[in-house]
Amino acid sequence: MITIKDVAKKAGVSVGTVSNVINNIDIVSESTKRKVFKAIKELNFKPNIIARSLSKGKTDNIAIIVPEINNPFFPELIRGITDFLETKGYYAIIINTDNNAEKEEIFINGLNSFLVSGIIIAPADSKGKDFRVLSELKIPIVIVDRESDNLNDDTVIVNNHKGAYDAVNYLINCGHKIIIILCGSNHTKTAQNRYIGWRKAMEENNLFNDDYIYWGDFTIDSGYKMMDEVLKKFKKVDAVFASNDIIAIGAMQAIRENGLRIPEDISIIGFDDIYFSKLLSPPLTTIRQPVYEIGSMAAEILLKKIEGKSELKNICRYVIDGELIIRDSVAKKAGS
Amino acid sequence: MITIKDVAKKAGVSVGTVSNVINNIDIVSESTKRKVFKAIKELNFKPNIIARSLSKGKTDNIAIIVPEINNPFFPELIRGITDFLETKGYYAIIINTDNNAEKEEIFINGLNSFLVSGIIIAPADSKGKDFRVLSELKIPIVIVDRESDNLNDDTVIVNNHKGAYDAVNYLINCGHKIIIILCGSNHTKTAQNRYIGWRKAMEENNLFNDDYIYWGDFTIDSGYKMMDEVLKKFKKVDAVFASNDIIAIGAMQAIRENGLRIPEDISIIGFDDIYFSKLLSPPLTTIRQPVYEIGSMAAEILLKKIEGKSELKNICRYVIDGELIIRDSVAKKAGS
DNA sequence: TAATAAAATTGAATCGATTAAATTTATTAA
DNA sequence: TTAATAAATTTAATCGATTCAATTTTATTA
Repeated sequence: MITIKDVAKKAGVSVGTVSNVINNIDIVSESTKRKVFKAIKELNFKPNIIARSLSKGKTDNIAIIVPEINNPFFPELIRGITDFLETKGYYAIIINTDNNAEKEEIFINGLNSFLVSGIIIAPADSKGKDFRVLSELKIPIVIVDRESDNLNDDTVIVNNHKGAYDAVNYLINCGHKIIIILCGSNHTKTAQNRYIGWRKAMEENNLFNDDYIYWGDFTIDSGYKMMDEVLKKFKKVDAVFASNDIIAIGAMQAIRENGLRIPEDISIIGFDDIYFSKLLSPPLTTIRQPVYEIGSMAAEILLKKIEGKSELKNICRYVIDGELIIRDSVAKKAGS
Repeated sequence: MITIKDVAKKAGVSVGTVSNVINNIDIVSESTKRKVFKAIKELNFKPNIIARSLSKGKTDNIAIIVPEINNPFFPELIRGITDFLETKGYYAIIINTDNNAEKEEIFINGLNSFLVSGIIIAPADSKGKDFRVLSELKIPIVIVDRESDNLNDDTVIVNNHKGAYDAVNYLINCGHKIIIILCGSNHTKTAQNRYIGWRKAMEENNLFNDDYIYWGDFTIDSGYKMMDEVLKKFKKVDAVFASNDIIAIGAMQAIRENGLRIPEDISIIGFDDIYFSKLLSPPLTTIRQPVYEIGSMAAEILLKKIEGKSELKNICRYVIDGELIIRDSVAKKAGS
């Protein structure tokens, strides 16, 4: 192993000087710099990141905690985050909690600032979870995609309320009246806010009905089951607002298996615009989240906090608007 | 920050003893152990992983290098790897190269054993790439999913040859004769071996024809384009063997857009069995890779190598059989 | 009870870089 | 030429845990 000592010896200078050179501390004369660079190259020296971390008291790792790596939404979020991080010399440690609050807790408890100097977290689905450990860590944190009552920190999130409101209004404008909502987990603010958006649009158009509300969670399975119940209960349903695309996919399966056609018999709209939504048959109309951008934004904010460059001292919520993507899963009724 | 010194002082013992306690070195008397544990608990001490890594000369990080995190195959592979790693106290640093050999190279060059003590890599698509840096690192490496001529190390991989052979034989048994192959990138062994499997089955049945071969890469787009060309060139095609599910998805789109039905007009079979394949319409018949298991197997092998427990000194290839999953995208012709 | 062996504990060196005070060398002004 | 100042360089302490030789304590045996 080539160390800074070897370089110093070869270049005929002290370790302090080598350190100054590799850290771009501009106090070293040009001629010494040249000697040092030459030695570094000849020895193929690479500084030991661990040793550096120890003496600097910080690491170049940040943790990304996601609830479900199988929902393509999250790999794309990760891509947005890591693409940004890597340009700045940071590495991402990725933890997939599989929506298991316990697993999340174990990881967070084991976590300390020695391992990572920042965290980007999309909390697992869990009501009233205690995130005190996280705040006690005194590590910069950015929350993405899912808010939590018990975690109060900088947040980058899509405008769930408005997105849902827009989606439902689109359904209404297409002439639909009986509009079911298949919610995600009631333990997530995400699902709650999408519900509120649905409710607002329904109430404004005098279409609101308690019976239209189904709570489940953000899985294909849950979407399938909820839709199955809907079809058992209702003789006639105009349209379905699925709280995310994954739920929509499950619901579409249930609809098809019940011998109904999309959108001729039932229209459906989703939320997220994951990559596969455009490939479904019919391609899914949905609210697109700029998820890659949300990821890189979260990373940028986190690095600013880590490097102490954050302009604002108070906590910020960055709320990004989604966009209605019209495809073929919603029918336009005559006269609409 | 609470250090081992603080614990030693509080417990009234030396740092060496505290170190022995937290490292389970069974030389400490029960009574001292109790004192130390008490102090650890009271101070909420957590060992500094960085300092430990420095003095032990190894880290608890391993790198996972994947070519495309957007193909759901890889998140599932990552899940298999990390679930295993986490039980052993290792963390995964995930690098997505987006099939960009240059990006992969930059990362690998920046890599050193201080950062990670092992690597699991599914190389980016690149012909004749030079992996010498990797072997010079002297870090344990396990290759998954994609082999490379220039990387020779323990490998966990599905039996691509047999899988393709089985898939094509299934098509043949269903009565298909004109069977196109949509290959992935010619720069990957994966695509090459699947091609060889196709070819063997075709030749054995006297169905082989050079014109049936299309080379592209492992993307939806490529699948779409190749299929489009096929449909322009051939009046009649019985079936398509797509080199992976992603290609199949693109091809299915092209087929549909050309006004043809699956499987009535054209049958199609994929490879991988990614999560979404069963959700397509029609659900895709494909060769299932036990990807989660491949991931945990790779992780297990890697940890054995890292911890020096590897029984065998020579390089091993673990070849796992895929499984034909019959769904609805292949038609059975009369008399077959 | 002394001698010896075994067990438990200590403490200083170490890992490889950073950092800041101390020292040396170069530059400028008088 | 010398003193004062600025620039460049060195040196040693430091980060927090591990490790092992040295020492102390405890247990065993004669």
